[in-house]
Amino acid sequence: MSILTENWEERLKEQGYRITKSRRTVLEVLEASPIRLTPEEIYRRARRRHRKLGLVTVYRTLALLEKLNLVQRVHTEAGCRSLTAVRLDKGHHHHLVCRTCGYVEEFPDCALGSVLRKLQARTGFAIESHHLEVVGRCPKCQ
Amino acid sequence: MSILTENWEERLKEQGYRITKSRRTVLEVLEASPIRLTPEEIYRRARRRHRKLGLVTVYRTLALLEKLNLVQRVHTEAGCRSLTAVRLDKGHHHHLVCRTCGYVEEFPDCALGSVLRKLQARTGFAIESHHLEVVGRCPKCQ
DNA sequence: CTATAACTGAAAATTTTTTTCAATAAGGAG
DNA sequence: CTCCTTATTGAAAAAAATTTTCAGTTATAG
Ligand SMILES: [Zn+2]
Ligand SMILES: [Zn+2]
Ligand SMILES: [Zn+2]
Ligand SMILES: [Zn+2]
Repeated sequence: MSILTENWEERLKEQGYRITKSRRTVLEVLEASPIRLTPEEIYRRARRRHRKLGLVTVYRTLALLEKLNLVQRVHTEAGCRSLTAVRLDKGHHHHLVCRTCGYVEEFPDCALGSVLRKLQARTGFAIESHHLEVVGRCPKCQ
Repeated sequence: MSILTENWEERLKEQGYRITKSRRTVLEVLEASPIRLTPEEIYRRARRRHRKLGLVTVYRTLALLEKLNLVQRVHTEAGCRSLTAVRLDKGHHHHLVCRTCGYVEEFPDCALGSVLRKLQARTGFAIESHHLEVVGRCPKCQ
């Protein structure tokens, strides 16, 4: 069992949510996929394991998982509909995404600390979070 | 006349596009707004100046302006529908966005060069671009 | 096992975006 | 300036994406 599955049930339970077949299946699909997936794609894959699953439930589940930070949206010029499982269970990280095949790799390096501090001082903003996404072509797609 | 309006006509003409009332109005609306706007919001504001404008044209114009890099999408957890004018006409920059009111400020600092080079070496990706967005609360909204 | 409240699927509704197509208007040629 | 060509536009319709509703189902505490 992976880092994610060790923890996601706990995280749901902590917050009073139930562990259901739909949630388990959606999460398994995302976890098993090296590439980002749209709700529709998740639905198609998940139905292979859970026939009666409805697309609505996929949407609802994704919203929940996103709220609990178990799943994250991948933003691209082409649209921001697809999602990816959060693999490093703890700690700050960002995504490196392949423009061609959608392969997602997490990376922990984030040299933004001092830049953000300066930015905060200069602008008067109370900086709360940041989102970084790096786009390129993976070794296979070059 | 602002930096933007000095240049956008040229950029369109260079590429063989025409300067139309719709395009002018959409751009003026975005340029005049300190906050990010959705296509719908742009449409409502633009219609005050250009009565017969259609929402379809707003969509089409935004797609074009985005392609020409005169306008940029703002990504947030709540959705990625809104846009903002690109104010620094040249050079690499990112956005600082207020979570509450949507105020957008551009900033040129980007300390990612070396991080990205290392990332490229380590992962084998051919890195092509990156997107950074910093979220917080602006001075007014704190 | 039972009670109960969370969860689900199907259908419908809503929202967002794109396509189609006839009418209009920008901009170059004269 | 006027004419011509072709890009552009608006309205309506279609398509796509997402959310709501609601009655039936199921997870889980006790
Ligand atoms: Zn986005
Ligand atoms: Zn790839
Ligand atoms: Zn603000
Ligand atoms: Zn940068």
